[in-house]
Amino acid sequence: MTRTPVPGTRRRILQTAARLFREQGARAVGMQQVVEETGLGKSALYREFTSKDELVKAWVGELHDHAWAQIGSAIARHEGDPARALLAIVEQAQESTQGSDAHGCTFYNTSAEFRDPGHPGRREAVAHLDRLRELLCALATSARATDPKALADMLMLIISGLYANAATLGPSGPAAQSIAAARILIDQHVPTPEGS
Amino acid sequence: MTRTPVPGTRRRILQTAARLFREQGARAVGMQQVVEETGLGKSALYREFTSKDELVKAWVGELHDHAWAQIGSAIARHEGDPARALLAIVEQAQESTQGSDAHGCTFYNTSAEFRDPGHPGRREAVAHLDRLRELLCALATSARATDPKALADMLMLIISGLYANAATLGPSGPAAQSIAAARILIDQHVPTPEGS
DNA sequence: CCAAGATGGGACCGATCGGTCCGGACTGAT
DNA sequence: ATCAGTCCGGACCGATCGGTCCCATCTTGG
Repeated sequence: MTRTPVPGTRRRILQTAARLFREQGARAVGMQQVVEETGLGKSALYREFTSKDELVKAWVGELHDHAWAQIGSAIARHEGDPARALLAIVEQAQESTQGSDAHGCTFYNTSAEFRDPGHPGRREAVAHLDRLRELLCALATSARATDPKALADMLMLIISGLYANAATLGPSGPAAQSIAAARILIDQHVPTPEGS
Repeated sequence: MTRTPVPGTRRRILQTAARLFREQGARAVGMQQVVEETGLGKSALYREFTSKDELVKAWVGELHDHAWAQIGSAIARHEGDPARALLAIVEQAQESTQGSDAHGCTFYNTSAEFRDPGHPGRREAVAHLDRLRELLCALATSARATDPKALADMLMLIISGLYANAATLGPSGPAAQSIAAARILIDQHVPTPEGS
């Protein structure tokens, strides 16, 4: 090696791509646009990511890491109170839609934009949703919910619906009722109501 | 006029476009593909619809009419029992995702694919969701719900979440809990529980 | 039976798509 | 100072995008 590999390149690409994909949708953004906004050349981009599909996958994967960390800290804030932790996850999701960048849930959006089940980005997105579902189920079990799986799935509905409605009808639309709805569903399943 | 305008042309285009858009997503389908599948020429297509955006709008509009009719008949089946009608709407939504063509809610998908607020198709989709929200609110009011708007919005969350999860994790995933969740939320808001 | 003219199929347009490749610039060793 | 090695920007590729236009075809009024 005779030249510095510029390690920040990959990160810069991902950050730029993340912004464009989030704002306009992955399908609407061309690689040319990513190249122009990063100021790099196409060869640099295609050395880091072999194809656009892989770039989308990396983007979704990074968003998963980010979301997972936020969920983890939300849970940690209510250690020993899994029912409260479940609510905290919904609260955290709602907060993330309050900004003006309410473009919906990336994981569901990506699934909507790329229907091919084999698409790397879609697989990554579905994997995230599956892990979230399992996490909710584990928390519901810890909370001694009467039917943990049912409670977890109901909260999945609320969270998905929250993002979808925030993106279409605005954060102050139906999305604003997500926490209240989650509380009702949690209380209904957990023997000792803690939501009130 | 010296030649029959062939009134079936518009319908044929819409049917073909509807199938392609539903299966692959509106953004992934090119006008060339629509032309090839209809067997018509491009000029015919562009005489009926001035642009792809308008075709998407017409598609969404027709889907609105279809959905609205189905919702109407679901309500009619429970006339005089608005609380039951609310549940019937969710039931009807769930049934529509049972087929193998679970590609999510067209109205939300269209919003996800076309982020520009001025896009005709997106406007149509948002308008549908708004009307649905108002209808749910009216039914909730008739059912003497303690907080009709809140109940309507919670059901919006359930319905949206139902479609999103059916599309990503399958109809037997979290989507399967949508009716049970709706029942809980309705019972919680309606003085005389009728869901049990 | 013919002229008028709307209609439909598809060639064609510039722009952009995802992806490849090459020439020049910069680096580190000699 | 020179040279070899590596990496970068951007020109370039065929395909396809949404959209326009031309011409053969067919129908209908006279």
